[in-house]
Amino acid sequence: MSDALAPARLRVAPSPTGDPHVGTAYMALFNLAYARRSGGQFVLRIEDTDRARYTAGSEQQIFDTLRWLGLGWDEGPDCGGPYGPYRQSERLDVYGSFASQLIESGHAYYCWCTPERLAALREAQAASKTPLTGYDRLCYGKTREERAALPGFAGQPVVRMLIPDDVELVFTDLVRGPVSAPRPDDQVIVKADGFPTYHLAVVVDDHLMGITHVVRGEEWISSTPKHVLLYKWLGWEAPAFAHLPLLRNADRSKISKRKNPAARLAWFREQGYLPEALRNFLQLMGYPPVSDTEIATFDEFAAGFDWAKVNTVGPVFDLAKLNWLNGHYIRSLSPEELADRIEAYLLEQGQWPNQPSERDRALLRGGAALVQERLQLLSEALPKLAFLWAADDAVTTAADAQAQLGADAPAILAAAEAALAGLAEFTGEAVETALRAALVDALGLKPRLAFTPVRVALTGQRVSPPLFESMALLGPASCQTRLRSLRAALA
RNA sequence: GGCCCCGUUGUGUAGCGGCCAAGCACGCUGCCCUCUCAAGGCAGUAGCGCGGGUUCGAAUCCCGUCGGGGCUACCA
Repeated sequence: MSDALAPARLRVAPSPTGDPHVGTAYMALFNLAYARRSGGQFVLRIEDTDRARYTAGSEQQIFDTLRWLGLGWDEGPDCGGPYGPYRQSERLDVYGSFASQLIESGHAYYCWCTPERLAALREAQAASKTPLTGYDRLCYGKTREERAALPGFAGQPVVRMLIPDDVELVFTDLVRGPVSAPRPDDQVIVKADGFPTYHLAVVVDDHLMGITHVVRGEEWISSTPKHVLLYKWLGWEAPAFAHLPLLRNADRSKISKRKNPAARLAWFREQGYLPEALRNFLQLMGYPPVSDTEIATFDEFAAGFDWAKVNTVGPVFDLAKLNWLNGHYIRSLSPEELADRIEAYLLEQGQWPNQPSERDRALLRGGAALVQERLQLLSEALPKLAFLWAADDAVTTAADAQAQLGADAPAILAAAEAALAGLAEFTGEAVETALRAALVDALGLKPRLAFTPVRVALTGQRVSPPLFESMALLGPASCQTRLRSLRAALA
């Protein structure tokens, strides 16, 4: 796999239209993988040609979420590069000159039809079940004056491509081989507001930025003939195309924020997923595992990356495996690193004091180690450790925990109090030794029966992190108070 | 409706004409371990959409059919 590939230039080109989409990260991952595999560059370009859908702040979110995932770029709007600007709204004059060139060469023409006329046209075509739909070229070959005499005339024209009858519909796709696409309509390439549409802008930018591989979602297959045509008309060599499968909702529709909260990239961070787990999971979508365990770093993924291995079937985005992966990555952290991650997460979510006390930090560090193999998400840590911060007189016994208590509970609690009273050192090990001697050996109880009342007294819960270590964190005074108060409550 | 893409267990995938009476991972079920819960170990569960071909032989090739998806914007 060390064969020399020509250094490739790839890009991801999201639109700043709301919360960044998980599909953007998916595309970025594969683009970046090939850029690294070939020793080339990865470019981030912001496609903000739609003023109506533009969302302030979205661009920054794109930067933040992609960086969080570890999918950094070599050139982009924030870090610059030799092919800037990397924001399409700052490149309007560039597109304008190429549009003019296309009009002069006869490949494009002005169209003054109003949106109303076009809508009516589409409606009529749909009703008549005509196989050939599309723009009727009313404006083609007419001067502004000639067209103005006809109905449905708009003052500001758009520019349309003049799709020839012999337009090439087949192109070669790195993932799928030869692909045939639908015949294009006379696509608008410059809107009435002077902004280019996606089709003109991508082609111009990809060429000017030296992009060698256009890697995007499957939904663009049907537009590719337009792009190929544009390259041809402009006298440019077309890049290689690779169309990745689309991530799906459980019902197999294209993944959407409406049907799937996970379509929002920021959601994963909010839920307490680790970026390395999400990244690993995305590597498994539509691509065979790099190792037997399916655990792989990005470098391992990129090292053997091959377009031919990409699947053509859209994978359902199912969180069950991601949850397992997240648990795996959590377990693989050092306890200190895990504590840091949990603290950073809690801080981000506003669930942690900006100036935590020494005790807060000690409890979190100690507690993190105890729940490490019990977590799937960072967000689960605090709930599992909440009893550590509870006031001793405010430990409430949950109903299901209460139900675990038998008639001998008070006696067990009393014996535990006595056993702990004389402990020289209050470590998990010492506590366990003392409790086993007093409850299991002396009272002849089965361990699970012996320790249940103690667990309930200390945590108020039926399920808790390891009991003895939890007690050590809590300290002797808290333990005694909690044991005593449950015993009192049972009397 | 039209055009295009796709179809292996619940999910993600391996498989590219014989090594497949279909493997792996997650999930699920059970057992073991065990202070609870996890983690870990072991076992089990379930699939080539359907129908025709081609071939000595098909999950793998071809056709049809059914099913899913995408596009069909002065959105990307």
